[in-house]
Amino acid sequence: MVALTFPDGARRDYPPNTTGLDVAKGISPSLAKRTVAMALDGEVANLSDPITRDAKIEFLTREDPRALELIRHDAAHVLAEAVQTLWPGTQVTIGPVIENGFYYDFFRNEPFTPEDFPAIEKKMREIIARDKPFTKEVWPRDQAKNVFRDKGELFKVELVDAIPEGEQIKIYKQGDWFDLCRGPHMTSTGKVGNAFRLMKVAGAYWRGDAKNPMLTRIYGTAFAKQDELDAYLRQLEEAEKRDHRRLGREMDLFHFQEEAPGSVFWHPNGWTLFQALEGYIRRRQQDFGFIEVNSPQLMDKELWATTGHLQTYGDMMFLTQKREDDERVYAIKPMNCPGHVQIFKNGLKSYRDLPMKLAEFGKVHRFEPSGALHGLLRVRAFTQDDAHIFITESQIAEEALKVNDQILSIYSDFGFDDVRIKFSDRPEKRIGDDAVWDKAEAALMAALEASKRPWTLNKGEGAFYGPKLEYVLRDAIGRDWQCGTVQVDLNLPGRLGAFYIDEHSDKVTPVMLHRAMFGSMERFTGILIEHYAGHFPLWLAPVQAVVATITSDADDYAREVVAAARRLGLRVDADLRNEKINYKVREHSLAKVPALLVVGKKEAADRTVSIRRLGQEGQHVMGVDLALQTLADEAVPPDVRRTKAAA
RNA sequence: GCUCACGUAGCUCAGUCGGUAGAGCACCUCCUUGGUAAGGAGGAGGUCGUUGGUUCGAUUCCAAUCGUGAGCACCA
Repeated sequence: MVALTFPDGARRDYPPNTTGLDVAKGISPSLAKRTVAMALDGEVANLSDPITRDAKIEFLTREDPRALELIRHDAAHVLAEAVQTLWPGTQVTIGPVIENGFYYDFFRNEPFTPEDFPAIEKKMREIIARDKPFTKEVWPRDQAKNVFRDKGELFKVELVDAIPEGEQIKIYKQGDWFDLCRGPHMTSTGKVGNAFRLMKVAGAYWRGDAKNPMLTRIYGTAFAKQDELDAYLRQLEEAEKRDHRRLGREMDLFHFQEEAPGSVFWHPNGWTLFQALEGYIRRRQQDFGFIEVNSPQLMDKELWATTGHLQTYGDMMFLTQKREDDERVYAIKPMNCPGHVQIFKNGLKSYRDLPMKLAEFGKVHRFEPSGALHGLLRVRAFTQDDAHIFITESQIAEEALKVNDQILSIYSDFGFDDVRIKFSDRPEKRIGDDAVWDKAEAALMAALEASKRPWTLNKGEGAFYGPKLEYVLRDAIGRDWQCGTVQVDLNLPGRLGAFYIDEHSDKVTPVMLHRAMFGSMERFTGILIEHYAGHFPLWLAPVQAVVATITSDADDYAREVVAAARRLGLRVDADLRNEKINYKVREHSLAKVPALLVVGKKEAADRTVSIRRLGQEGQHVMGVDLALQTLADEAVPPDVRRTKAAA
């Protein structure tokens, strides 16, 4: 007998191999009808599975949050059947559940287009309406391979081969159609319901490898209820509204154009924002003991051969052409490190000079693959808030930990508190001995452990010269972006011949830590645009306030207010145009100007302003001096505010 | 880089079954001086991404190319 414990604590014995469905039926027919799957000791399973051991049992309805994954997974199977019914000869591959839905990868000579969606969705609804039960069978390996081979499903044969010996090869049937699948599934296709939608088609390499054939992937999403699907679609629309490329245009921050793919044309507003961020980092890192330098944009490409960059990343470097009067080929720097090593090398350094922390807002160029370019978030020309810390071997863990804390402190000023850290160890393509890598990884790991932050291992993802920590933020539409990084480098300083004199007068190669906090200024700016949806805090807003007149009688007074505001360091414009105040309010609200100071005859006479804040209805009138001082106080950057508070 | 889609005025988009294009907003001029999300009238603005090909004729069809979007691959 097996003993089953129910959610209410009751416990009953059943003969072995009783199925979940039998148990449910025994309790009540309506329960059996409602139930789509069960959970045994918390693990979701087919309701038709025989129960072989004592367990806590729960019955899941469609509405159970744990059933959502099943709905989506079942929908993927229904999608696959629909596609194979409509286009026989299409091969199926895999169809997993992902964060907001599911996809299925197909192999077919004719690719699918979104125009095929209505037909596919219609067929899916038919399959769902047919409501065939999902049934599981376990096949011997040879049978599975033969059946799929006979059907021409060569990718499935490969998948069967990939299943480790000793593991069951499970087949799920829904009527005549079947698929190799780990399961579990709901009781029948009808449980998928109608709250699903195909979203987009895309290419995807078989098994995620660019050397393999490209498959056509159909993405879809599904929910238990229609209103949940609607809410999800609305959320996507909202996310689109805060897309930094759209806001960049609407707020006149920047643009791109064909002649410079992946390079930003910063407009006055955008550049103001950029500089506010640069100023912030500059102040913070000065506090942290960094000192700013600047290194050449072009250096002889031989330098990059010495570092190993040319061999490893030559394809992604921009190189100059030889000239008649100069045979040398120069590389536009893709990184700042070799430049900083040259600065370190110039003049003899003592161990007393360490740690030496050189920082640079270095503009680097990388020939990113065309398909990777994405607004400000992935560009070919970008500015790193880069720094290199030259230290002794014994200082690695201590200094890496400091940098870790500095990075996290900086993110929290922007409200990014949920930061994930990834530890990336030695990659296949690398320079340096394994013994050196052992040391570097151990020291960085020591710092990571001391930080007491959760982290994940990114196996083999380190830089070619050393292991790294990466700091990952999640943007408004759920995409992850790597921003900050700390990298331990026991290779480049030696390759470039850097050394310091230690306490015994011996020459010793320093260790170099690479660090960036924002990573790319451009990317971080893009992330912030989406993070704030364009509603920047006052210290970042390109135009902090607009003084708008109601009639031209107030023009002189408005000019006075603007001048006073500028004396307080505020970025303020006047709007004296011959337009109605309604029009001006609308325009500056759409431009996301944080504060609108409206002045008319009354305000001019009383020396007041009528303040309207972005996102708020209505306004209030206050004395001009107080109003401007309040704004000026609010516009103080967070780090400066802390310094003032401490003083 | 790969797969698919897209590229018409500054923006959002319509249109041309092949006969060199249109709307709204924005812009300019004039009228209007109006209290918190679009006052009115008029005007200007496009070699339909680029280059080839087919054709009497191409923005429209075909090809190549550049760029953009989604995803994949990549990201020192």
